[in-house]
Amino acid sequence: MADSGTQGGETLLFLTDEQLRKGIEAMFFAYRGFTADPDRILEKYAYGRAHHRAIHFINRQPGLTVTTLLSVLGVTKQSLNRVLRTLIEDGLVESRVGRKDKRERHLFLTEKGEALERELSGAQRERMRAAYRAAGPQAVAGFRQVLEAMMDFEMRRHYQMMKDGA
Amino acid sequence: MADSGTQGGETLLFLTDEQLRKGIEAMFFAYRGFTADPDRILEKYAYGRAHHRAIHFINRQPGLTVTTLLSVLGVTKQSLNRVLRTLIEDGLVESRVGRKDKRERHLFLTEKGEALERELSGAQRERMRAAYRAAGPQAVAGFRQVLEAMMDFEMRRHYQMMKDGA
DNA sequence: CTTGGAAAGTCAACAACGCTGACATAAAAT
DNA sequence: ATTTTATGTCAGCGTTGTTGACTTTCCAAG
Repeated sequence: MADSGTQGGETLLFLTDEQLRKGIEAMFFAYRGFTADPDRILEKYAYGRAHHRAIHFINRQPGLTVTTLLSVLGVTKQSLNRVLRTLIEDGLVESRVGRKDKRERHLFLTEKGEALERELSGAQRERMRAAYRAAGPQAVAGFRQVLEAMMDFEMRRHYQMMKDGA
Repeated sequence: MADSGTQGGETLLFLTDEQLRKGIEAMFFAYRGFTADPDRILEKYAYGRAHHRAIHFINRQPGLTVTTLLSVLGVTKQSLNRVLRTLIEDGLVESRVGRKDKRERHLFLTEKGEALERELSGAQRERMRAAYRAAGPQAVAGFRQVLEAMMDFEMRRHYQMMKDGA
């Protein structure tokens, strides 16, 4: 377990513990960069990452229900509710009762919500764009392949659904 | 800004907003998987991610000072101190006064600390190994290239230092 | 040798955001 | 008619981040 490991006689150098550790640390350090820009913007509005995540996915899939959002975000309804309430109170998110099923609440961004979404995703996209550009298209393909393989089953399901349109 | 963008006449399809959005969501979903296994283990010991991070980097660079760890983790000393205190009290971490500079505290894992470190990193490595194996060596290279490019300057400095040995 | 500042530790208070448990309401489904 | 589902709300708690204030230790420069 401590060293490379072989398969069919071929040494798999990229599977050494050292390579894996580098990947683990790369994830840690990169994720901080990934959230740094939005975090700075959110401070201005006294919101946190939870607000950002809610806004992101409501924008991504307008009209999604609270339950759907809950399962995408993987948090409890109490935790999400606290965030949604402030976003609705502040006029960034609109909650509409379902036509067919009146228990459901369908979530939409208001104009104001869309404005914040653009500000947040703009900053995050800029960093991602710079990273993509620096690494090149082939690296980007690999980047996404590894990340997809790292996801839990349930999260991959959501990711795939998002990937191929709402 | 809304579509692909061109450079030198060549269309850069991997830099479309859609591609960037996929990368952003991949990071979000993958990071949850990345932390899922350690989180489950940490629950057993009533520790959190902050404890894991401290343990990881103390193991990575035995004898590092509190200040160094502080800058690697990017948190305040008060926040780190709370975590370190419990780890020291529980006998997972040893804090030794510096020989040259007696103000400095050099941090080491105890036997018990190393045992937990192995349990945590073992689980995390397993997931990373599976993802690496599924994606292949070329994808792994790209994965790391993009992540490196995504880091803040200061974090990349730490990452590079770690990369080339303590 | 005195003093300035760095390193470390501590205390208090607070905020974001996870969690559980309990409970209420409305409406769909059986 | 009853059960289940979707949602919302209240109360309380834990982890982990923050700021601010203050102390002790001790190296190093004046």
